[in-house]
Amino acid sequence: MKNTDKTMDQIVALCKGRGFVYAGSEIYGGLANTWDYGPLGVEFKNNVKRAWWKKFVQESPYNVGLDSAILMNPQVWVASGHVVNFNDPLIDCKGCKMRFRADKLIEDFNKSKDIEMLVDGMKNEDMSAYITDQKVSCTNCGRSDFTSIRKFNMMFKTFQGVTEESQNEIFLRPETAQGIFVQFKNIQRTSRKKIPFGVAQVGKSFRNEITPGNFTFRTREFEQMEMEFFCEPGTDLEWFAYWKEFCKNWLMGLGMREDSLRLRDHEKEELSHYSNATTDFEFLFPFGWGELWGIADRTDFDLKSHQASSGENMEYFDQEKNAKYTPYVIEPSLGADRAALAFLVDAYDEEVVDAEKNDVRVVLRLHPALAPYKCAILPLSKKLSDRGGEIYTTLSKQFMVEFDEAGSIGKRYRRQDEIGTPFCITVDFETETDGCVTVRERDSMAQERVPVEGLVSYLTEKLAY
RNA sequence: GCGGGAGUGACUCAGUGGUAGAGUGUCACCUUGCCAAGGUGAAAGUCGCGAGUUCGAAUCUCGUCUUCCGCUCCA
Repeated sequence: MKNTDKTMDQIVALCKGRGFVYAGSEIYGGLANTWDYGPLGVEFKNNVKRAWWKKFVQESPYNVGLDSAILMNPQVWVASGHVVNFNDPLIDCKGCKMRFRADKLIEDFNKSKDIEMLVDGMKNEDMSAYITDQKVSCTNCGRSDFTSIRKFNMMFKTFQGVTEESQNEIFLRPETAQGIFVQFKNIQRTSRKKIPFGVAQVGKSFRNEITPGNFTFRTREFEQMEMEFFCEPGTDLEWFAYWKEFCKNWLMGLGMREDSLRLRDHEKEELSHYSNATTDFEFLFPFGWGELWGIADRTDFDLKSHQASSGENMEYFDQEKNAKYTPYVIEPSLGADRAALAFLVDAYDEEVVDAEKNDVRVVLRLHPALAPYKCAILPLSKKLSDRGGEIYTTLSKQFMVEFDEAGSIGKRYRRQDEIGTPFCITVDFETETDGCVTVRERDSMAQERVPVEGLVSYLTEKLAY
C-alpha cells in the first residue's frame, strides 16, 4: 500500500480511535492545531526519540547529550539572528483582503515580468517602496493597493518576573540548537571531548507559524531532535556527507521505505544566511512530499555570533595541531513529531481479507523498536487467565507488554495488529503440560512454540536492533 | 485575516417544527479454544453556544464560538 493511497483521515482516525493522538483541549472545543499524545502515542513517540538517542548518543563515539532550558536570555535570539530574520513581512491587499508575504509577492511579480532581482535581504521599507513604484499587483484580484508591511515575528513571547514593572519580555525557543551553542564551552570542557564531536538534544520548540496544519506535521509547539556536530573548518563538507548518510541509515534501519524518502540539496540561492550547504530529507506523506529532516552546514556562524555578542571566547584550541579555531558546525535537525508521523504513515497498511464481506485488516507494520507494545499476552480462554497473568508479570519487567482476555482470539489479534504490536503470545491448554506458549508474529502471522522460561531471551533477541 | 465546508453519544451517520434513533466501538455475563462480525444486557447525547420566531425548535432566522480545507513554507 503506497503512502499516497492512504489518507490523513485514516491515520488521524486510527490515532484517535486507538489512543495515539487526540485533539488538544477537546472538551473546550479544542485549540487549533494542538495535539495530545495518548497512552499508545507517548510510548510510540518515546520509542522514536529513544531510537534516535541510541543511535546518535549512546552508540556514537563522537556525541554527547544535553537538555537545555526552553527559556533563554533574549540576547541569545538577537545573536542567532532570530529577532531580525525570524519574522515574515506580511502585507494585505486592500481590495480582496488577501494576505501575502511581501517578498514572495515581489518574487512572483518579477517572475511574471521576467525581472531578475534579489529580493532576499531587502528591507521592509524598500519592499514597500518597490511595490508602490512598480505597481505590483495582487495575484488574486489584480489591484495594486496594499497595506503597509507589518512584521510578524514567529517567536512566542512571554514574560518573566513577578511584578508587572519588573517583567522582562522573553521568548520561547524557536529551535533547540542555540542551547547547544551557548553551552559549547562547558560541554567541551566537562566532557573532555576533542573536535570533532557533537552534542545532541531532544526538546520542545515553539514557532508561531502562520499556517500550521496537516495533523501533527506542522504545529506551533513541536519537538525537535537536533545535533550540532563541531568540526575543524575545511572538514565540514566531508562531515556533512558523513552525517547525511548516517541519518539516512537511521531511517532505513527503522524500516522506512526507500520510495517514501528523497533527498534534496538546496540551491545556492536557497541557502539560509548561516549555511553553505543544506540537504532536505523529504518524506512522502498522503498530502505530498514534506520536509522531514534538514541537514545543514551552519559554518561557524553561530559560535562567531555568540562570541561577538557575549564577548565570550568560543574558539577551540587543538592541542595536537597547536592551533586555535572556531569550529564549523553540521546540524541534522529532525522533528520528533514529524518523524513519528512519517513512521506511522509508512507503517499503516490495510489488508483486504475478504472483499465480499468487506473485511479489512488494519496492520501497523511498525518496526518492533517503535511499537508501543512489544508483545501482548492473550490467554486462549479465560480459564487460562491466571497463567497468562504470571507471564505478563514476568515480561512487563523487561518490556512494554499488554494483557487482553476480552473477545475471540481472532479479534484480539486484530486489535494488536492495528496498534502495531509485533508479537502476540497465546497461553493454551497445552501450556500446563508442555510449558510452552505460541508466539505469533504480526506481519507474517507465523506461529512458533516457545518455552515460557525462554520467553524473555526469545523476545530480547527478536527485539534487538 | 480572507475564501469555502462542517458542528446530533467515542466513531460514521439518519432524523427538516411535536420535546432523540441506527450501525460500529466500549463494558458485563454466556458462548468461543489460534486469526473480526454468536447470544443477552448495559453505559453513553441539555442535538456547539446564545438570542429570536412559534403553543412547541436538533429542525426556521440572526448572532457567536469552534473546527476542517486552501493561501502566505522548510523541523
